[in-house]
Amino acid sequence: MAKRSSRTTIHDIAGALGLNASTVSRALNDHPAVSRQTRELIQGKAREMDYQANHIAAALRKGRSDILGVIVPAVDRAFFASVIRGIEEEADREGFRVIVCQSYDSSERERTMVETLQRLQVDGILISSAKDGKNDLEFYRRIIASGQPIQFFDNVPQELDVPSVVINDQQGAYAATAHLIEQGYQRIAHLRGPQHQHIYRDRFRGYLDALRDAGRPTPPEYIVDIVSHFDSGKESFARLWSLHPRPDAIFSASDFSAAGGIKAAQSLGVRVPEDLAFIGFSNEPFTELITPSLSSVDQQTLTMGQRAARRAIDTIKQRNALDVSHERLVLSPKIILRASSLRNAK
Amino acid sequence: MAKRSSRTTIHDIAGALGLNASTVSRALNDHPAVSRQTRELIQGKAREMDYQANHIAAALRKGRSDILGVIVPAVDRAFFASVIRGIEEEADREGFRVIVCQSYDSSERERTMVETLQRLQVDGILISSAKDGKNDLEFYRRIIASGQPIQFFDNVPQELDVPSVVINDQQGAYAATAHLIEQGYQRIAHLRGPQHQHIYRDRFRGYLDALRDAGRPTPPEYIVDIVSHFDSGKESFARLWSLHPRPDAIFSASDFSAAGGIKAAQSLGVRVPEDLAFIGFSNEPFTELITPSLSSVDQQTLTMGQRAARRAIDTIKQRNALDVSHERLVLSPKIILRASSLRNAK
DNA sequence: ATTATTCTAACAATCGATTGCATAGATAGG
DNA sequence: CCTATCTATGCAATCGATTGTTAGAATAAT
Repeated sequence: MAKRSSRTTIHDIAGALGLNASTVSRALNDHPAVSRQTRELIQGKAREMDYQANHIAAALRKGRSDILGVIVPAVDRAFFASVIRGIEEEADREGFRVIVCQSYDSSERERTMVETLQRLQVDGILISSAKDGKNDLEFYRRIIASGQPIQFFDNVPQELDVPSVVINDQQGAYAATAHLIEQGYQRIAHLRGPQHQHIYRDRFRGYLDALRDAGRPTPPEYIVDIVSHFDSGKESFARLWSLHPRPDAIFSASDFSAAGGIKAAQSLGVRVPEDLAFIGFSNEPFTELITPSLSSVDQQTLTMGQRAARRAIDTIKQRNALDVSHERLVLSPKIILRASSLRNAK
Repeated sequence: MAKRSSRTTIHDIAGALGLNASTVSRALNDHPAVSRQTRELIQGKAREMDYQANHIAAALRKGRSDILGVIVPAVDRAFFASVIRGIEEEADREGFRVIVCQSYDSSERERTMVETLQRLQVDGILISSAKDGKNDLEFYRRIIASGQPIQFFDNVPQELDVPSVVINDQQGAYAATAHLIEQGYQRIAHLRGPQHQHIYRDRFRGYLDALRDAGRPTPPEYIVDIVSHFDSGKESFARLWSLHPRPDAIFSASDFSAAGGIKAAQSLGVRVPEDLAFIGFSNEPFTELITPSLSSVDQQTLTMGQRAARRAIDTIKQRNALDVSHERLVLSPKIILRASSLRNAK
């Protein structure tokens, strides 16, 4: 009588006590319609028999799985890893589990993942959209219309009115640029990310706005297009350094490119930040480890994950009630000042 | 007839076609006992009605969820983020989803997570054990005895004979130290990680073995205890630099401490790698971005994740068959040489 | 023409927990 | 002592898909 290979079920407990499974179920869920006596009896027996609820069965019956699905381009990018941590923390607090999928920035794969998650009956889906520019708005609209709780974060297809948590890239870029101005830098260049992505358009706009508000001109040759890579930063530095007059500060839309720029500058004996200041974007973990440490714009990744999860969960729980969270939540980025942009290091 | 709020089920399809749900189920699974005609009819209707299988229901019936549970200390550490990526890739290839949980390095939480995952009927569990030294071996043994597929990776409780995928820390440390010797460095110090963790014991041993095999003495004052942090590296450098004679190379069991050491050295005008070489451990993403770029030992994280997932899945599929994967798979780390330890940079 | 053999599809049980409804027993009120 | 009101359980249906068994029809063999 100990060799039972399969797990114990409520029926086993019921059988062992001469009760009905429904009573066992209620007892284990602290349903008030069960007397204290039998409840304790049942709970004791359950412990004794090492009962583990079958969540799948309950999920099928209840129509809720207590699982959130998360789709990100890649889990090993620092940004997403951190957001996922935030999501997991918040979900855990609310008794939800998190299934993580990668889209590898392919919209097609992203759609497949959404369907897979739906088949799994996840209660909600959190997405940072693929950045291949092939997002199918109709697809998203159908999901939303179907009532499936869905919450976007970070990268959200524009023209789409969906619940989302994003950061204000424009504001972050503005602050970064304003900081350089405030530090007394005169000729501020910009390493500009791919303009088909709105986050980079926003950063560019923040840069332009800050210069305009300070009454500074923006020589077009000070704007160099990059992709978010180390080497791209190196090349951009070379290009900028060949100009007359040379810039004395660079706001990069990417930390990686900023780091590349710094390295290229140093290899020519250019002193950072004395001759040339740098400030990046994203506050990648490495920014405080390089020399000089790189000023950057923190994207509140942990908070983003927490908020996104919280809103998804709220929506799930309020199903059919007034749903207040269809709005776009915009987080304020925080500029982190480090040596690379501080002329008068304190 | 379009307002149906709940999803379409096989019964809906069956109803629409005057067939039985079981036939629909078989048709959708390409069961041979369904004629081509009806199969196509059914599949067509399914598409038309936008049918999405309910994975939960199938899981309950089949007793398999096609879900893997993963428990790591923290998803936002580069090491784990990368391993998770590997796991996810491999799982995806095999039609499995991945649920990720964090233990925050608490063994107690880890146990809770294991139980939660079991309730969710995950088909297998992958664990990198919490490093608080409170691992309950009995708990693990019970799970293994229960037949629940479980696969460890990275940090595995010693004295426990379980399927696992690890890297050979000793070998990595040996190679790193041997490399310094080969580069002509004479007095090699070691920043030694907490010795209650076997991975750090192994690294220490690799260091000692390499020196011994080269016939070098190991002055005890060249061994400094650290925790894996930037500041710990700074302090350790200071300590080492006050010795007579000073070391001319440092093998650090942590990239972070190595980075801290480099920064501290540079601030005193010590040239790296000319006056003092550094090699770290883990090949953290930042290692190639700092100046000089930091040599390190790559832990094959992606491979580790892939292998761990593959073995878990193999075990799941071979249930009751000969299970070949109860062994410990030991991956060989790879030393990555960068500027910080190359005297004669090519 | 009749029996044997295949095919197809239907029937029904099942996975394990939940939950609306019914009921037996207990307690209270008159 | 009898009816009304609770209370604590039991009963049975249900969630949606899967699957062993069975029955009917079609085809082949005799």
